[in-house]
Amino acid sequence: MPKKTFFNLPAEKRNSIISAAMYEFSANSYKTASINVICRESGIAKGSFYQYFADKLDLYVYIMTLAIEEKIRFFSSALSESNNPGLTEQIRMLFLKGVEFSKKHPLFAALGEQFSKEDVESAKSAVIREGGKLSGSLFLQMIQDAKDRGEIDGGIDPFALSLLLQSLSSAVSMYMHDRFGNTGYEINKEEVDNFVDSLLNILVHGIRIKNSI
Amino acid sequence: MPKKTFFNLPAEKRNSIISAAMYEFSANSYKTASINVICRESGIAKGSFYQYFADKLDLYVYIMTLAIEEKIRFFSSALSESNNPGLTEQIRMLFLKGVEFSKKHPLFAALGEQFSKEDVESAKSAVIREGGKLSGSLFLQMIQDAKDRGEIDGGIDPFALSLLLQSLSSAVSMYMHDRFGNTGYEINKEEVDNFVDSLLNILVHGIRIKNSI
DNA sequence: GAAGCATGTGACCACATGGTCATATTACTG
DNA sequence: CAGTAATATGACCATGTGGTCACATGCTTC
Repeated sequence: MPKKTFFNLPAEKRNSIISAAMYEFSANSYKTASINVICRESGIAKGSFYQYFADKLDLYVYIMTLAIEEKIRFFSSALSESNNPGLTEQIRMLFLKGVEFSKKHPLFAALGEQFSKEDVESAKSAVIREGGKLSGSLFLQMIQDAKDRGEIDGGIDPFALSLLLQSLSSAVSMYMHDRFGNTGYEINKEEVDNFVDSLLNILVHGIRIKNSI
Repeated sequence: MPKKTFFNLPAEKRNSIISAAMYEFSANSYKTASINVICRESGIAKGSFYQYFADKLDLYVYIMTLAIEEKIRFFSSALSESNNPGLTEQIRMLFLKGVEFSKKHPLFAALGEQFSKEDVESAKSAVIREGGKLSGSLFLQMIQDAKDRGEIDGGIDPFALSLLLQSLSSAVSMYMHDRFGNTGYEINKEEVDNFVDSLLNILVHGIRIKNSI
């Protein structure tokens, strides 16, 4: 946690530090991100930085926590908006929302991606300790609910399905990013929808030809 | 490509450089991996290093190419050993071989993982340029063949399925690594098999309850 | 104004980085 | 043996790092 001097700062200055740090951590790993750069870009002195934060890790955990909170807020508000549709629709929504999120908040998305790649164990575990629940449990809950409603085959391993969904969700975002780069999501909406439909179709019906067995 | 002086080296020295470099690049990103450390660990002088390699990138590309070649050799020999079983069995084999590979050649696997995370564009593209074909095309070929054999639903988007398989394959290895760490693969063989079966079951039959529709 | 306290500051530290280069050592050739 | 070409070497360079610290500035209270 940042020191109280940081929170006493005028909002403008505080925000300029935050956004400089977000940018730096979104473009670099924990190790290669530079405090010097963050200071330069946000226009504060090196000494001041250490008046606000205990050390590099302190800032890193703070920034990552902000990004995680934003993402959770985004998804849970999207989930609660919908009126409890079936699992399929929930999954479709999560995939599309994932794409939407990385288009709307590219900085936050980039932070998340950078974090998922993170090597430095101390940095990673410190963030997780702070961040609490992961998105994995979200999927697990959805799956369990769908099972209770009798919506999916009872023999399905919830854990395996959850892993599948998680890896798919990030794969979709990655694919979209590779394919369309930073061009608007709205422009390619149709193609995105089709692609997600294809994946969902495989997921729901399996790859085996219908009517066999 | 390393300079000819490198290939003139006695095999022992050459190998000690290679293995020191592999270790360093498997534990660090391109940027954070250290030439100094590689020199120290392999017992050569800094100046000698630059007699063998043009620069850091030269070494990086060389090492990564070695790892990729090894992986391709491993998989293609495994694929050709089998007598053309169905797609399901091919997929199962690839998943299991993926786990087996990371158990048998943890250094090579770690190199691959590190590469997939790589940030530095120049490093990444230089390796890809050298490495040629990716594993993605392997999946695509398998899918197309299976379609031609009428084994899977013609309506399935091969590209979507390929992406799904790719992301799943790496997810399986990652999950296994998280779950069992460096303990032997043989010990947990049963659990690994079960997990892969669960995933395959979802993939083949879909998540919808049987006999509905 | 004075005293006290919270903040701001940048020169500085020890250390590490990728890369160079003049020089020393070795190997080969006549 | 001499002479030449190949290779080995580590001090050195410019640049960067996270972090510290003595000091300067500003604000608040008496």
